This record gives sequence, C-alpha cells and structure tokens, in this order.
Amino acid sequence: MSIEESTTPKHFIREIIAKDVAEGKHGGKVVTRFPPEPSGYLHIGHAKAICLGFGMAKEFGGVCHLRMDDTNPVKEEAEYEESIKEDIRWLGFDWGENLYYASDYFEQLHGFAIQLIEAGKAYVCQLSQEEWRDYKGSPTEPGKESPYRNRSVEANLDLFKKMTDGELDEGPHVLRAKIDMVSPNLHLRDPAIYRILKVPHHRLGNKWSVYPMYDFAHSLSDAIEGITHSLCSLEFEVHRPLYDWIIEQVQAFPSKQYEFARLELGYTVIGKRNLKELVEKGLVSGWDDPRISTLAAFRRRGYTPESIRNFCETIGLTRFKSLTDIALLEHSIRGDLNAKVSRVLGVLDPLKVVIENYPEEKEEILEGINNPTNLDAGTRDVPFSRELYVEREDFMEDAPKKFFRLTPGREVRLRYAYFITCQEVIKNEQGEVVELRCTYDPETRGGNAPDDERSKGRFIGFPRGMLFRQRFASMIGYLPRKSR
RNA sequence: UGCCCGAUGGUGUAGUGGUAGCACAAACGACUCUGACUCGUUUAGCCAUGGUUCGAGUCCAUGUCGGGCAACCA
Repeated sequence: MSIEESTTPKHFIREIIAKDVAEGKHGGKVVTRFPPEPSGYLHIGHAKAICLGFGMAKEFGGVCHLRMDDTNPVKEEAEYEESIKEDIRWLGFDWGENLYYASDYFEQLHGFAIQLIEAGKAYVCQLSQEEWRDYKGSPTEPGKESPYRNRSVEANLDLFKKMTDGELDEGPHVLRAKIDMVSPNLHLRDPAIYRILKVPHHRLGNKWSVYPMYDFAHSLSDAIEGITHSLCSLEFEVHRPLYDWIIEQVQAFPSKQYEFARLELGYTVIGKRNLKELVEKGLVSGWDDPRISTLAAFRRRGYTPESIRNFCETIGLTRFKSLTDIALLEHSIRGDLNAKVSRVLGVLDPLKVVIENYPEEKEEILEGINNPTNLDAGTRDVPFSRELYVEREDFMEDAPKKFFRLTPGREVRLRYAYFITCQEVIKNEQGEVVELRCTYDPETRGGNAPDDERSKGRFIGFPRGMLFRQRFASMIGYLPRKSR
C-alpha cells in the first residue's frame, strides 16, 4: 500500500546512537556494555537490557562488552558468573573477546582515586555512619560539610594509604569525593567512593582491603573500556551527574549514560533481591524453578531464546514506567513454538473409553503429523485399539451446543483416528463417570476421512491406551494455553 | 516542604507543527483432523486548563496524577 515500514521500531536510544554515528562521534564507533553484578541469576528484566546492549552494538557495527561488576565482595560469588555467561549465550549473544571484570581495574581505579585526592577533589572522612547520615541532610534539607573535608592533601594521601594497606579497620574511614554538600541531588553530597572491606574477593583473594563504590567504579570502568553508550535503567538517572563528574575529574574517555525504563511484567516478580530471597528462603526449588522469572527458569519451561528476543523487541523502549501484559510474552512463545515444535499427546486426567465395535485383539498404527505448520517435521506412529483413555475434561455428559468434544450421542473425531460416538456412560456408586462405551466408524479412518458435514464436532489425540489432549512440547516445557 | 523524570485505546507503543497508526488483549465471524494457528470485522486513546499558530498529541505556562532520590549496595 504505502511506504515500507521498517521492521525495527524506533526508540529514543536507537535514535541517539544513529545520530552519534551519523555525526561521526567517536569515529562512528559504538561500544556498549552489559554490566551484571555476579550476585544472582539473570532474569527476564535483564533480557531486555541484554537485547538492547548487544542489539544496538550489532545494529551499528559495534561491540558489546560483558563486564562483571564485581566491586562488592560480600555479595558476589563465582557461581553466578557462570550462570550469567550461560544465560547470555543461550539468549543468543556473544561478547567475543570482550569479557571484563571491574576487579581487573582495581589498580587503575585506585590510581584515579589518588589522582582525585591530589587534585583536592577527594578526602578521607571519619564520620560514623550515624553522623554521616546527619550531615547528609535530606531531600528537603541541605547537607553540612564534614569536619574532615578540608584535610591537607598529604594527610588524605597518608590516610588513604593506611586504608589501602589494611592498617585501618572497617568503620569510619571512607574516601569521599569533594563535590557539594548542598546540592539538591543527594548523590552529589560528597559521595563515598572507597570503603574499607576486609573481605576476600572471589577473584582476587585478600589482595585488597578497600573497594571502590559503584559510581566510581562503574563510570570509570566504562571510560576505561571506551564505552560510547552506557545504557542502564531509570533508577540510575540521578547518578548521571556524578557519573559525568567523575569522568570529568580524571579526564577519562567521555562515556555517556542513557537511561530507559526497566521491564515490569504483570503477575510476575522481577528483581534480583526478590528472586534471591525466594531462593535463599527455600520458597522455590532453585534459581531455575519454573515458577520464577529467571532466564534459567524460562529456559526450563521451554521458552526459546528467539521468543524472548522477539518479546524484547516488541515491548519497545521508553523513559516511563509501565506494566507489560504477560500476554505479550506468551504470544511470543506461542508463535515461536507453533512454527517449529513437534506436537506430543498426553493425558493428565484419564477417562477410560471402550470402542465396542472395535475388534478385541486388534491394534493398528495410524499416522500422526508432527507439526502441521511444517510437514518436513515428519510423522509419528499413533497406535489405536479397543481401549483408550481420553482426557476427562474432553467429555461432558450434559454438554452445551458450544462444546465440541465427547458427549453422549454426538459423533466426534479422534484426531488421526476415527469418528467415535459415545453410546453409554458408566458410573460408579458415587455417580462418577468411570468409563465411556463408544462405537466408531471404520470409514472415517484418519487422514482420508470422507465426511465433512458429519465431523462438526472433533477433537484430539489419543493412542494405545490413551486418547490425549494435545499440547505443544519442547523439552519438558509446554505451550502456555491462552487463558479462557 | 525540595529536586529530578514522566503522562497517547484495557496493556505495550509509533507519531519529531499538517488525516492519531501498529501490536497484544477483548468481542463477533470465517477456516480448521489442535476450541490452536491463520484470516476478516468490531470495541477503544492524545491527563486538565489556558496560550503561541492558519493548524498543537507535538511548542510554552500552570495545574493534576504517577514514579524516582536521603546504602560505607549495584
């Protein structure tokens, strides 16, 4: 009809990058990064960030770094690094040679900290945490300057060295950036950039007794790696001025941060701390418990990487919080599985069916199509005999006209087999249906059924002792059914 | 009581001063050896009030509502 619309929807990040590339910023290079903290498994929300980071890099001929943001040894473990790498690979992304660790930059970061001290832009503060809180002020009140704020450069250098050498205990001694205690942005009120932590790091052991704080480590790690577009979620928006300030002070590579709204899904708990709590309290069976929103769990449920990537593309990207309908995710996986997964039959709640006019000893093999949307997927044997089981849900004694499955007197098709008609319903003493006596029509054998008008009612499945309700399956997963 | 960000059908979004589109969901119908898929139809939207303009979802002002910010977490 009209202009061909681009398959990739526009969003503000894409436009920013496209503009930068067009203007030749950074020589037209695009370097993004995904910086997980190895303190938990990746979840569906991370998938959005991963698809964005790797997606943008790929789209603009750049690269996306995977950087373990391991700056807090009390929370991080090696186990998580492996799961993170596995999940990203599974999603279909490749960081190539670009696997980094914030901890690999500790030496450089430490040097930057000294540089800051020498420039009079950082100082060692000895306020207790309670005092600190008091001095910091609040969103509505300005903060007060720490009495340690104007120590000499020499004193600061000496104290920071003592902190680094492990001569001071964890506690009051903290290296702070000297910015502005009355800034309306609380993050600029002389934020901590280094604290003493006498905890072994999972990669570096006891090498360090001081560790950089997020803002300091993250901004400079980005700069060290030459990240052109540092994409993160909205909650870091208020950190941006600090991010820029730090990079500016040490004249590092001018990485820029851009924020977008994180994913929120209906009926779904997303959030590493929440998931971690569920796992650690034993409320779920593990990080891949199918009920939770980790990528490991979705994988176990049979979700495909394609469906998740497609979902991430579908939901778009904005700067305002929203709650995405879980139906969007389900639509994505349903469409993907429908196109490429072989069907299987299974019965959850069996009800016996006896075909009265089918020979006692006879058993025949019928042909079932593995995937109607892709005949190349072949066929499978579907046994048929006098006794079968159907899903109890597929029978209704007193059925409304809209019920297309088994009900007394109505002829229906057993998928890939014959038309059958329920002649009699057998119940036990409690009045529960325990067996159906049916007849079949030999002329209606699956595949070449003559009829048309007759088979208004039809349904699925079956074999051997079992007549099954059909489900898609991939591994142990299943296709989420549309809620009715 | 401060500062920052945001606001388009039920949901997610596009629209960059010139006819408000798309997807999901829902309803109805067609098709079907999966009540699936597919196809068709329908329902339904610019937070409010002013202003600028020939013309405003878009620009401006004010208001309303929502979110974020006071870890030695990331």
